[in-house]
Amino acid sequence: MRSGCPISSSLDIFGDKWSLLIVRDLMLYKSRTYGDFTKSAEKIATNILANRLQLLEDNGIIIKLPYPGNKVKALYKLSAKGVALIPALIEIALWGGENILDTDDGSPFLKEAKKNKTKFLKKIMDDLLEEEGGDRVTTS
Amino acid sequence: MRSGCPISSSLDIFGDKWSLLIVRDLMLYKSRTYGDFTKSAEKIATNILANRLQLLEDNGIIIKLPYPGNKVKALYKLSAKGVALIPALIEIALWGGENILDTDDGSPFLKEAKKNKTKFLKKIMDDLLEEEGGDRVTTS
DNA sequence: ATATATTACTTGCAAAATGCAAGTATAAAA
DNA sequence: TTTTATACTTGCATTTTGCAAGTAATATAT
Repeated sequence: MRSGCPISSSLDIFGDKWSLLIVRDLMLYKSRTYGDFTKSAEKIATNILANRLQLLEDNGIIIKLPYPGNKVKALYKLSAKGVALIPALIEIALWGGENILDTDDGSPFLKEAKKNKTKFLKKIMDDLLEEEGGDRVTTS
Repeated sequence: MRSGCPISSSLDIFGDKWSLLIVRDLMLYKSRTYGDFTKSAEKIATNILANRLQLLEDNGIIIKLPYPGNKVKALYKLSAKGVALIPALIEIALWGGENILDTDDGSPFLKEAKKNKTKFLKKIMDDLLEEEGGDRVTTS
């Protein structure tokens, strides 16, 4: 930890180019397997992915759950703490959409977020929080 | 650019542990010199600072202005694009304040942000946008 | 006028993080 | 029983970071 500043402390956890993309995928799809993450457009390397999943889990932002009926797969989901990151993520998305050229702006997702931010956030956050719980996978 | 996703594109610009701390300082103090940044609690190395100031200027997030009456000093300020980052920064701060232990939560700043977010944002953003303009410093 | 101090960087180098390709272990499917 | 799928791990080259010291231009003090 570099200082007691909440911004600095937050960046200590997710201040890199990949962590928030994992959170983004979990926001958009609710649950993902390891392989799902590797298929995202940004093509994360598998060693980085494994490292970030571990760090996010260590920091209580994501939860690793057993995949029903399959012992080799696992499901990753956002914890409540991870869901609480969504307002920040949406603000980042809105900024990028409006301030970076060559960005996929005007998506139905961002349009909805812009139209009624409070309602939009409540809906997507509530939706993600519903499905929480279940057995944790032991990574001993 | 890794993809057209606005979150990914945003992280391509400020997805590291230092860039947003520079933006934070400019949000809190309106204008800073190079030396001011080095005095912040997180103790940024001068080579990283120079690199990040350049990148932020290249991306139109900060502006370098002449220091009145002193040719060796320079003033850095947020551009409109930089000010537009403040909502994201505040959400990150709020998340950190509520979700990271050992963080300087309960600061008057964050309390104010929590109480009436819209009003709070408008005030601080308007305030920063007022003082914009002036001659740019040429870095040839 | 001269010497010292500020300021904004730059440079060199060791250490750490990243990215790519390939490998491994376990379980599932054929 | 062989092949495939899944979730990682490993090795290694490249890039980024971090620390310490150095430099050039201006400003201040004497």
